[in-house]
Amino acid sequence: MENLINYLLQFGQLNQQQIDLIKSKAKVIQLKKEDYFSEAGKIVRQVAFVYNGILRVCYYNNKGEEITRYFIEENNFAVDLNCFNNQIPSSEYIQAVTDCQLIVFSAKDLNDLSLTIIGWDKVISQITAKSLIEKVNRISPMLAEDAKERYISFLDKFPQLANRIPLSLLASYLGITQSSLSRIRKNIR
Amino acid sequence: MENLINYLLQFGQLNQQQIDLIKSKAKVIQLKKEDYFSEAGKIVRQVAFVYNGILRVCYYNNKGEEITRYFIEENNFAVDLNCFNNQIPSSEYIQAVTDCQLIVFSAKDLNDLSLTIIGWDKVISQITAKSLIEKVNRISPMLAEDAKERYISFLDKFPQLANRIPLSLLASYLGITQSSLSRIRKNIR
DNA sequence: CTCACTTTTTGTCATTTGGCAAATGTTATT
DNA sequence: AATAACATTTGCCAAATGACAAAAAGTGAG
Repeated sequence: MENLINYLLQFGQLNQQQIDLIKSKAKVIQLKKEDYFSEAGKIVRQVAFVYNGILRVCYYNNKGEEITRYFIEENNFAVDLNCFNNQIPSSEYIQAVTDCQLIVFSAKDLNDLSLTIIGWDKVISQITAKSLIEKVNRISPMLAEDAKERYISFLDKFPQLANRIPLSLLASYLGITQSSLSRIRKNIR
Repeated sequence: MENLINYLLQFGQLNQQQIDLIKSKAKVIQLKKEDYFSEAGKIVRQVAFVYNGILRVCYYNNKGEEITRYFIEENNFAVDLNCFNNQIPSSEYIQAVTDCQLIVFSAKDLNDLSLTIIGWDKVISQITAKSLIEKVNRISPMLAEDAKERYISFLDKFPQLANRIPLSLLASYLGITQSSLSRIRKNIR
């Protein structure tokens, strides 16, 4: 819970009372590897902070291939791309890549918090913006890189992730085939 | 100005008085093709709504290549990736791809608006989120596509843009070389 | 219209990556 | 330990893309 509070404190002050209130709303849930946190077609009613483990956000493209859009690692919020308007069903899946422990808030509790804690909305909107900006910053440079560079950059930025993520998922994230990634790994050593 | 107001009304109600206030703060500026709206290393003090023309957001990667991150077309806000925290210098350039007319607000005026118009902050944060989500949604599928598919998808989504953007910039956005894009164009006809 | 300049197209060849299938390695279960 | 199910590596070849350079087309100034 400590990590979550520290994360929130980046975005503004919180007094002890507010922290306790936030903690009281938080629920910890466990996901087994490959369990879904949320599914395409359903309306997302929860927000998750990854306490430990790795999530991935994925979808099916028009060729029916399953594409990993990005990973969400420890100490980050899983921001669904529809989060800003949770009336409409999500178009993506959020799935556990490894066993995970998530700290979860329901939409209702989040709303209660926004009524009680002054500036909470601002915190939420900053978290949303930060998460989205990170996604853009991660994905965008990859387009100008070839397969090997993408993998090396990934290793560079997320050294602790590469060996916890199955090859097939990492390849799909990097936009290359499994076999190519396997060969790239071989060449690098 | 009409377009801007309609854009804003997507995100919440505004009465006539508020609309007039917003209009009074707005300044229209003209950019010539290749002029910069903002530059890397400088702190961005303005927000722009593209009334007509096309902007592009670009940066230099570690190989010194100039990369076009994305285009901003008519009736969209130019959201700098640092916008949520305009204390720090931007790491990217915003440049006119064509001659442009922009509707511009200064940071100070935006702040004044937020003090006067209830819910203005929420509008801004929704605009930010929407813009960022669009960027992710545009860029992310490209990773799973080959060069030809990227170009076709681009044509498909932005039929009115392709012939207004120089080949070299479009190629850099799509993550391919000029010559490849030129050949792809040839093969499609 | 012509010249200088920029942008786009094209040619040639080397390199990268994908597609497919088989082989090998890993893990969990009994 | 044996088996099955799944993940990763490898081989082979074809297709896609990049690198570089030259030609062609387009653009604007005088």
